[in-house]
Amino acid sequence: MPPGYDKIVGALKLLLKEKEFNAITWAEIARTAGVNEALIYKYFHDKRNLLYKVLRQYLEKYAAQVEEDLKVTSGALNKLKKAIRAHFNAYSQDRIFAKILILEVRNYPDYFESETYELVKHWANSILAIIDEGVRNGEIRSDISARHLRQMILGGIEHLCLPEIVFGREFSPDTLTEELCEFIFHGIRSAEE
Amino acid sequence: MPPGYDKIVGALKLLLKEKEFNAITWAEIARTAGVNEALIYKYFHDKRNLLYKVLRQYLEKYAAQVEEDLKVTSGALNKLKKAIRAHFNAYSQDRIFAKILILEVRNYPDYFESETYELVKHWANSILAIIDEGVRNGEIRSDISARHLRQMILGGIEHLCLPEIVFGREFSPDTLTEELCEFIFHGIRSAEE
DNA sequence: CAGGTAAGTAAGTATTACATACTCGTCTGG
DNA sequence: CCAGACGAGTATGTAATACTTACTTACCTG
Repeated sequence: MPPGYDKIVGALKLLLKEKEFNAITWAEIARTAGVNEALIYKYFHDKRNLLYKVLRQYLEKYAAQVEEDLKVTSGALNKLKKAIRAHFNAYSQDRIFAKILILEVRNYPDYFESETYELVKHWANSILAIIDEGVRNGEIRSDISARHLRQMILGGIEHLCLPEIVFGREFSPDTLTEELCEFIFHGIRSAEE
Repeated sequence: MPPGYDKIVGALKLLLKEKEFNAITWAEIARTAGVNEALIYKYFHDKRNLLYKVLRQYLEKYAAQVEEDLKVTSGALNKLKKAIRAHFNAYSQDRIFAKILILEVRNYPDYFESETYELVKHWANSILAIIDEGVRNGEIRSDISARHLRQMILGGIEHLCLPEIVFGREFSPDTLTEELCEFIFHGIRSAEE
């Protein structure tokens, strides 16, 4: 990738720390990157596409490392926990990543036709695979659709850190992981005898 | 409210059926409403504020009715289920409402300073109150932060219907309610003896 | 019926996203 | 060793857009 490309990507990342995507202009990106606006057009054609490319970089950074991690873990519930912790870790380390994924891309239909979304889908599918494995080996109940279980888990992850992401507060990935797993594994009822 | 006000609100609702908020222009809104652009400015000052006002209408429509509903229900878990069903019902009936709340408002920081967000907070607090009640009377476990429990529940609701909202597919509020409650109440593990 | 007030509009303007056509340097094959 | 292809990057334009001002018109009220 030519230097200009990376400068532009870097500029957007930088600007996203301060303001939301829609409030960032071509002019600002170009100025921050130290290049001409037309170069953005050349490499990305439009602002959204640039955003998807930035998200993609983050996804690639984390996806591989997590997949490795999961291979050496046995048991569906253990894997699930590991995957959840990886999520929280990523979101807490790279706030920009979290902001883009949770707040900025979903409102635009063409995101769901982007390559980047394919990566997200792939990642979501690997969680589905873990659940399926758990259902097969009896760890996980089979009377709720695996897809729906996955959605509820992903929703739980997101909403647990959403306030901290929105308001820029710190959070502890480990604490959230423990609580979420307790919730997911046992539900909210108090222990009955 | 003067007729122009309602025409503008109606126009935005109509346009949101076809496209995302950012792709809707002042000119389109004005044309659809049959008024001058300057009238939008007069009543709403900017597009986002108009969006918040539209969301507010929806929130008011549902919030009152749900609160009534909850008063005649006893038991925290029962109330929780009712609240969850109300959510799914609202989202499935008014897709525009769901789209705005889940996809369109969160990415703009000033939303969190709007009156509309206060309504959302109020609604979220009433779920928190249900959980607190459940903790007090022993229905709900006390070893996980009530706030976090609420977040996980809200996240579950959202993510269960998110794909259908994004891709414009139908869904059954009752089925989703049953599944989500099963999940929330008992967790994902298979029943152990 | 004077005068305040609310609804609504005509007519801007600065900014913005996007687009075209160019320059400049480097590398490559004959 | 040089013609010319090619890739990086830019100067310059343009239509559209969000927002603003100053105005008109109709009504209501004392």
